[in-house]
Amino acid sequence: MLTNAHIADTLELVADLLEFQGANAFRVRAYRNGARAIRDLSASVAQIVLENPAGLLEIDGVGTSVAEKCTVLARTGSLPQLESLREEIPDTVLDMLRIPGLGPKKASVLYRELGVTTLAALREACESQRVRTLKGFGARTEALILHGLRVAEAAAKRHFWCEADETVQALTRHLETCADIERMRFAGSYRRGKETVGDLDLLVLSSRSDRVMDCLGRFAGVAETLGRGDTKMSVRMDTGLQIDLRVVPRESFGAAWQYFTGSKDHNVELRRRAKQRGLKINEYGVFRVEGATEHYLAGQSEEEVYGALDLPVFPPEIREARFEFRWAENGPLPRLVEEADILGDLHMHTTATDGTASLEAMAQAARTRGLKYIAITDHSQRVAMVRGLTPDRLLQQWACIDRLNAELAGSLTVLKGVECDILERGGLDLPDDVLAQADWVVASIHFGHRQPRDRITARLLEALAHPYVSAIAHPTGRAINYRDSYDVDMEAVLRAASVHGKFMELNANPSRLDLDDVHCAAAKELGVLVVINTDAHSVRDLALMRHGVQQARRGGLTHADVANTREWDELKPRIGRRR
DNA sequence: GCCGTTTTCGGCCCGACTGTTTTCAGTCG
Repeated sequence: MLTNAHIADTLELVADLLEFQGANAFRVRAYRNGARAIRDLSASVAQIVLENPAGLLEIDGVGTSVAEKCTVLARTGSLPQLESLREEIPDTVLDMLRIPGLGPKKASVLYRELGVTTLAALREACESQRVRTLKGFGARTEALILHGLRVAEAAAKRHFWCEADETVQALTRHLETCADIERMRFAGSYRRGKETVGDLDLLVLSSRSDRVMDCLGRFAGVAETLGRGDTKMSVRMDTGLQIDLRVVPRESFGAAWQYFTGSKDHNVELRRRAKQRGLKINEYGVFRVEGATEHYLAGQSEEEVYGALDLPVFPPEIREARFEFRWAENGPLPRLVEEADILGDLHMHTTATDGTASLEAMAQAARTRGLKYIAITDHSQRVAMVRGLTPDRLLQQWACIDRLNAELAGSLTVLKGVECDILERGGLDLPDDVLAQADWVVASIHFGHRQPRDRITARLLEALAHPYVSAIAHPTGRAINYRDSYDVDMEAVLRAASVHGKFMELNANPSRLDLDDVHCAAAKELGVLVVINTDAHSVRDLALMRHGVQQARRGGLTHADVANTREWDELKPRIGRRR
């Protein structure tokens, strides 16, 4: 049965192609709204189609046309409208939209006038200076596209961790039907929880590798088999994600799992330490080297491999040769933060601005998730596109929060918060007398990304020094695989956070994960508390917390390093106080 | 294409910036 996510993706693609064609903007938006409604729906659209297709019209944002498309899609698995759109426009032209500054209109001109259909062709057109001859384009645009191409081309090679995870979950279910598999484990950057994953490494223990490989070949979504030997097989999914399967003997399973988990730097350090002890470590096991002969010592499990060097089994997230070996020398490893430690979520939006759920619905969902406190942090007025809150509207919302807290009677604490913009010229987007009434203020930059380093840094330093600011949200402004962070002196920012006793956000959205792992470690070093927030724009987004926690673990953060592992009563007095 | 209603069609989050222009279209958030 077709998933809601699949149906939503299909509608999004229709919207993209229509937009590229220059279709009515509101029609395009209607498809996007429909897609979003379906993505956020808890009931299964395919199930509704099966039982009562008219029920689709009950969904807010779905009208007769989108409902019709959903029905056809759910029943036949394809959509004629999409097929005909694809005949007119090659899918690859949509890659151009990933380049910042290039929207559907300009991309369409490049396609029609120059016949550009791929990023490679676009690069060639820029380099031969043909783009600047088009009406509405110039040398600056050409240079901007060339820069954007580097980002887009790199992005094409790596997939968001959460996308890889979807494949992992589906593949796990699929392979569980294969009786010849005794054990299977995923390794590589996926296991280390990196924000993006290049390809998936899968290890399998089995005496019948041929059957395992046959089974992998039958996995839904496999586009092509890239290679197949006795112990190794590689396939590419239709999403572009490559899966490398290795069938490994029992005595090497732990060694192989360790080896293929990496990272490379971690393994280099491990082998260096082994050599000092007269040992050798590779993907087959740990060996004692005596002259020209090698004796197998261990390799069935990771415990055996690390144990042979008197090292603990490091959590995969920290195997980067940054601090884990130093930690191991100083006694038992600290326990890294876990999702269950998180008691509150201090950044989320409601229908007052660009969220899809009401204040009450967000609170209810947070309580169901077991959170003890949340902060409602809708946008401030500068973010006009989402009807950012004026002082009046913000105060009205806070009055609603007071009433809601009375109803909740302590089962959940809802904090009066705001995501206040740091303006381009410096300063905050709301007056002090308003901010003074907030329980929690996250300050963030949404405009002026391209300002020079000293300007951006000064804006952030000023915000950190402001008495009513609690934390800086998504501190570097990056969008993974899409846009680099703005140019900022993050060390100066972290030092200022330390001086003023302010928190730094780790935004858990998979496309942000900002702070990144290295900055998290730097914050910890300076004694700056990191607050992990979902920045939820819907009830469903509250579940993104796990991605933030994973990134925090990669930065080596423990319970104590993360602000919102504490009760609000304990946390509140720490804001603005030096550690 | 969806929605609300003025039950039959008009309105649909909007302000600023950029690079191209000479008054604006496209893009972004």
